[in-house]
Amino acid sequence: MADDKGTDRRERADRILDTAKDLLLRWGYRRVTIDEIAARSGVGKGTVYLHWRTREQLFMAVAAREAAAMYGGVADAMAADPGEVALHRYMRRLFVEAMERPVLRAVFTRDTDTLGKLLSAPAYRSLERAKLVASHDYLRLLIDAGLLRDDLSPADIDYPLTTIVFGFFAAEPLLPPDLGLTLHDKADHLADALRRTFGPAREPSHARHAAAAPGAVAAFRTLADEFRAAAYGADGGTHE
Amino acid sequence: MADDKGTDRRERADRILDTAKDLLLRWGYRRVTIDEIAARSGVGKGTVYLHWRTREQLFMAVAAREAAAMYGGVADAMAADPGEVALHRYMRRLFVEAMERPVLRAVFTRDTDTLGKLLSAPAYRSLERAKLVASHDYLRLLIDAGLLRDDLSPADIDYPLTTIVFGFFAAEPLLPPDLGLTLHDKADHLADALRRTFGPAREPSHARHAAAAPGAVAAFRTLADEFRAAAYGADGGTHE
DNA sequence: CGGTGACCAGAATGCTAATCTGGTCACCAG
DNA sequence: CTGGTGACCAGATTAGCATTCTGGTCACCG
Repeated sequence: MADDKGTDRRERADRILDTAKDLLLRWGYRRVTIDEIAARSGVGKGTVYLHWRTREQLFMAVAAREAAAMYGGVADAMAADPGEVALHRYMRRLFVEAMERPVLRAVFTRDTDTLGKLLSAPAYRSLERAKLVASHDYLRLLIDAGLLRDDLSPADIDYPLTTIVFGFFAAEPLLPPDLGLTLHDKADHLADALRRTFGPAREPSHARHAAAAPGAVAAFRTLADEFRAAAYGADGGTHE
Repeated sequence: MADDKGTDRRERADRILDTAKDLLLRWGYRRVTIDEIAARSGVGKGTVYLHWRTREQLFMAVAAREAAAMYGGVADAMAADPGEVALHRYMRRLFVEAMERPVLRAVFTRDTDTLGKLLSAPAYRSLERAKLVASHDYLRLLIDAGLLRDDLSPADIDYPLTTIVFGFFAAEPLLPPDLGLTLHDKADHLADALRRTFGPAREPSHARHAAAAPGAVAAFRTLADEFRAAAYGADGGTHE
């Protein structure tokens, strides 16, 4: 039946992506060849191109799959604890989870050493910037639920929020090695800054979080699905 | 008299630095040769080496002179309006002034295109990181004057402050060209984030600012002098 | 008909010769 | 005597070319 074939395809795609991810982290984008990925995945080179149109899109898919997993985790966390929908809690989690996943850490810290020219690829920008803050829908949701300062629109928040979060990622490779802060310490500083900068004057009630949670969970599940869709299938990457 | 000789030396140094700055901005660090700087400054190549030990230190001096001017301006502004000593006001000014000075903008945005390998020079790191936040003295001063949240020590502030400010600079080259924000809009966002994150719960009185102003002015004048000292003279750059 | 791998053009790399440039220092002008 | 100079040199950088490598294709196969 059709399901079997789809499952086979999916498993094969995962096997190839696993290989690509492994080699990417070990040798860096520049040194990894399609030939080696195909060989180690036990498929012919042409098969790789049955899944993704170009080498670039294959590696974008590696990142997209990681992102899908991360946003899935975010949605789960929000479903389990509505307090997680708060902007500073969400970004704290995003920061920690992204930093703990080698591929995403490379993406967010702009690690040219392992990502090479992939960073300047056209499709890449959309992945990083457009999705970092999740959708404007989420921000709108927070505002409507009274979980943010009420004097700001999503458009007003976008620049400073993106910039501050970006700073925490981008600073990472430049930090002195002897800085005595754990990842969680840094995440706490980030959360603190975001809560004070964008949060409402008073700590919202549990009920407000609970009311906003379903919508937020749905938004992030959708986002995760979009990344998953981008990761698999010859329909390919974000665009083009 | 000795003054005349010193003045001559200083004027010549300035002429060379002007030329170096001009060529740096026009062609980038890599393409500018000492020969051309000397020729355009109307001096022999050896003369350049009477002022600075290496090519690298010459260009560090270009940046240091700009930094000295900027911090001098900061001190003047604080002297003229004590409200400027507030952390968010100071950083707002730093951001705007640095972005408006091409050399400093290149330094702070890590513009590899014009600065080349100067960015990875050993002496460079000290210039950027150690001085971005000015000295811990300034932060201590603010805390003692009640101009910051009182639950933080300078050490606690250092990481998040540096990281947030850094983010605003580092994001600059990555911003979409059609972002409809002026430099002052961005500076306002930065100031807002810093005031909310690090500022005291209530807006401090004018008197508090006035009390802190003299010390802050002195601190920044000292800092400016240090940069000026590093810029001129064969005693050379920051160290070594 | 999904999958393969030989094949090709263009990109990347290695290599050598030729050029350029940071830094020195013997010499000079005032 | 002293501050200044520019010819000079070693090592770095670049140019030009030959060779290898690799992304992507497609005729063929099981």
